[in-house]
Amino acid sequence: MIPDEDQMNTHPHIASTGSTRCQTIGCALCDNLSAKAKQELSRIARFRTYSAGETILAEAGEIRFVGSVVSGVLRLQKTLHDGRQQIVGLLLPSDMFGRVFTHTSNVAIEAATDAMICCCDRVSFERLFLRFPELEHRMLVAMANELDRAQDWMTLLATQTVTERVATFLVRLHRETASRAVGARSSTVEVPICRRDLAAYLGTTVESISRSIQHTARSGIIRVLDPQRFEIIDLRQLIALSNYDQGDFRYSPTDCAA
Amino acid sequence: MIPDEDQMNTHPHIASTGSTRCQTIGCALCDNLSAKAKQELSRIARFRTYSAGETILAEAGEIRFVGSVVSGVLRLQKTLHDGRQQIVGLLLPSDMFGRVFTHTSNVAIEAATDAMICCCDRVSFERLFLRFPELEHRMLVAMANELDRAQDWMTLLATQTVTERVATFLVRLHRETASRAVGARSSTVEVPICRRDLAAYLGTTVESISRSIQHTARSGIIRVLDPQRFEIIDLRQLIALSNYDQGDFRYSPTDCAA
DNA sequence: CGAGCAATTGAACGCTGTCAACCCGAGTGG
DNA sequence: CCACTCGGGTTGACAGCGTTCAATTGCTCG
Repeated sequence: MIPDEDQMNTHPHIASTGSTRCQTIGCALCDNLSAKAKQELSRIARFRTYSAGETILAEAGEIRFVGSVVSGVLRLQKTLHDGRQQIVGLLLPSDMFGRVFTHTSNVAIEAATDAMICCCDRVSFERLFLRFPELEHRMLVAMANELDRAQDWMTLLATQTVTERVATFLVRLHRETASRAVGARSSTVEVPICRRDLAAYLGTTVESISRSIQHTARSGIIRVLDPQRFEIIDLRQLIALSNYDQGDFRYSPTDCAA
Repeated sequence: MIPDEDQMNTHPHIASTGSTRCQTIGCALCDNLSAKAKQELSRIARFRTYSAGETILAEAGEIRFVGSVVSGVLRLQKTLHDGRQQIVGLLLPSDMFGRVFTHTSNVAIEAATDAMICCCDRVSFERLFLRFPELEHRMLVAMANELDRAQDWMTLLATQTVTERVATFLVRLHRETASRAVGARSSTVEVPICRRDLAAYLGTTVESISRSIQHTARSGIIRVLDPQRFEIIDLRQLIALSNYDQGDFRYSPTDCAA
């Protein structure tokens, strides 16, 4: 009944952990579907766990499954032939990943932290499209959002300085976490990835990242609690420093865009 | 019968030019569909012409139609608040553009050269999805390809030098044109955009572009016929100079990847 | 305690952006 | 026919940001 169960167990680690039924709780893949579609999907969807650094899907590898992030952070990355790596996307909980109607991938998907995902066999998922067009529709919308993010990030990489990129990253991370953890409204942000990944994401080096952070801290805009956690002392100034999103105060309590 | 005809005529220039039925010739929007779908689509699709510099769709503007490029080049661009512009995509003939299920756009679409497009009203197009799922399927695939290109270009912008970016651009343009004009197999490439757009696309300045081109020319790898046209003297070296696609000899006659 | 890794800091070099001048072809008008 | 203007492209000088290389610190883990 369960399709391709062992085919999906590419990692010994995963196989030993085993997989459990997706309970459709906090799972973007399954949430907000019609009852019938949700039922069908949860029949083929499984939770899987990965430890930091594990490869979920290799670059140029076969795309066996699609899914969404339940907890942790995944990185979409490309490796150049000289060994340098560029992260083209970070996937936080509720983000979807994978491709449909494509056999091979152009990016590697790896666990940037210990992570849990909810996934299902790609071909089985595609077959559901015939009976539940809403699923394909959802994939289309997810792809469109991903494209928007990619084009936006591309612009950031091409036009902003390293300090501006760091500031933009912190602002967005703050918004992201603030919007998910309702009511928390903390002025601290926790960067869920190491400096090396951050550098690969921001298109620079760990040294430049470090210098930018320390410089911003010396300016009194942020405070470094530990290498992964920052207190945002002056969000307004941080946004100004980012020089990018400044008109964009969606999550600010003061001026809410109409 | 024709939906929203006058609503689509936002440009006086276009209105005066008028629109003609799409004949489904050399039109990615209409080609390769079932006869019935093609017939339905061609009923609502129209050719439109734009002169260089005209705006087809404003950034943050309402998305009234979707379509594909028939001739000429369109640029997808974002404008920063300080006036700088970044081109996040170039659309050549047969490329599709536009979004479905989204009211506003995050990029501006402008004619980089005189251009002809084949387009149709977005909402009418979406309505066809119900009867012809293959259309939505096609949009999904197009979106996925666009995302791949965006992630690839992002990597290029973040990791390569200006000279490498220029070389990569020339190599790809050469492949692109060589694969479309079957049999021509010319060693000359014609850059269809001005230096200003090229700089905005490659994430640099016109001065750096010029220096890179002249340097590559002095190395004997290319020859500048005129500012828009180049002769590729040594494709192998140009690919090596690009430092990016070198394993990727899809269009080379010598070693064809399996 | 030592090994190893992540992060930071320092110094020097180099790519590239900025500013400026110049070239050149296309219009334009006398 | 020539002078002028204008825009696109090229070239030069220079400064600055960021990479590279190197050293140091602090932490974890065996």
